[in-house]
Amino acid sequence: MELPEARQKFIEAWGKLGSEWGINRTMAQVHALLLLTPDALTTEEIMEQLSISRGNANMTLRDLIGWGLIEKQHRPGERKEYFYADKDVWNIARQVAKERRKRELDPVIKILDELSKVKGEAKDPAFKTFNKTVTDINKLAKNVDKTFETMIKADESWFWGSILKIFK
Amino acid sequence: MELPEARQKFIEAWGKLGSEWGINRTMAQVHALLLLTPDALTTEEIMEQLSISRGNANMTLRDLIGWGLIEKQHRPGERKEYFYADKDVWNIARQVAKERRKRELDPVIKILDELSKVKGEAKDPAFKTFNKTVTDINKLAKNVDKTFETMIKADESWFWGSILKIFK
DNA sequence: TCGAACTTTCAAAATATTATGAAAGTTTAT
DNA sequence: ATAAACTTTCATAATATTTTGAAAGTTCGA
Repeated sequence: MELPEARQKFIEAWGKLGSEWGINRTMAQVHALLLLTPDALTTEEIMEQLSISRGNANMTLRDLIGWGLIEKQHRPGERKEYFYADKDVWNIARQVAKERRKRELDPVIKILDELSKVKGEAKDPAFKTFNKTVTDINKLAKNVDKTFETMIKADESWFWGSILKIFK
Repeated sequence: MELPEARQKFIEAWGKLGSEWGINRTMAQVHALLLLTPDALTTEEIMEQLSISRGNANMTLRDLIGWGLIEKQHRPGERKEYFYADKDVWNIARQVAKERRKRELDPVIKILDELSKVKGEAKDPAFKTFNKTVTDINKLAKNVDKTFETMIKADESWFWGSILKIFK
């Protein structure tokens, strides 16, 4: 396989994975493109390489910045904005964990905490089941939360070292 | 908060979380409803409680069975099928991990393995970047894969014991 | 073998998400 | 202050996903 075809495949695969995990396809593809590009690209170049519209490119780039996955760069004497993706996979994973925790996990934990407090008739099977389910899921969610927390705080060496040993 | 309202909230929250994680909202809601219900429910009851159509209920229930999250039950002397959800949160998490690994992670790893083999000009920055990105993501993906593998094989006590200690 | 009870299918409709591109907005050099 | 260079917005269009419900299919008891 030649490099251009391989690049294309990577962009497609990353896009598909993204869309399966709740990240929109184009966003994942733009990210993939930037991950494969040594230097920074302009909006124009991204639009052209992925055949997407200006508006879409703009929105997507803004979102990626919001996720902390890419950054704007400026070049002296130029008006254009350049976009550059951090190539450190561990940073990427950590960044995604951080954002998803904030956006999705935290709100759910808040609701589960509330629901854990609901009182009811101890003999009522409906209440007993409600209580068991909510309590157990709450525990699980808090563990996932702790895991994210640890990941977010940890540095790279921790990850490539300790995780590897634990799950060998 | 009273039980019926709390149940409703739980179903909504579970549905929202599901849709954020690539599981369709109705499927997550049906699952939530069954998680809150001590005994098994019929298609009819599910349709009514969630105000969804017969076709939708049927498809969703089939999918949930495919995910290994619920099971059909039959009662002696009755034609109707009843649906029952496993209430063990650890089983649920494990089952989801198993399915997503099979459906999403495995195919990506296959592609990454292929892309890792692509040869190129060692001096070419485009190739160097391609190579670093693909190799690193491949390593990460394989770690995630191993983690899933461990999770899937492990028993409940491992999870509630050892994971908790690691990420304290 | 019939028909009632129940389940499954699937084309069409409804909804939700994503993309477009022209127009408006902003910034900077002169 | 102006205009060129560039970025952002957003109503509309295109696409994708989900839901509906009536019709077809299946199963079982009599």
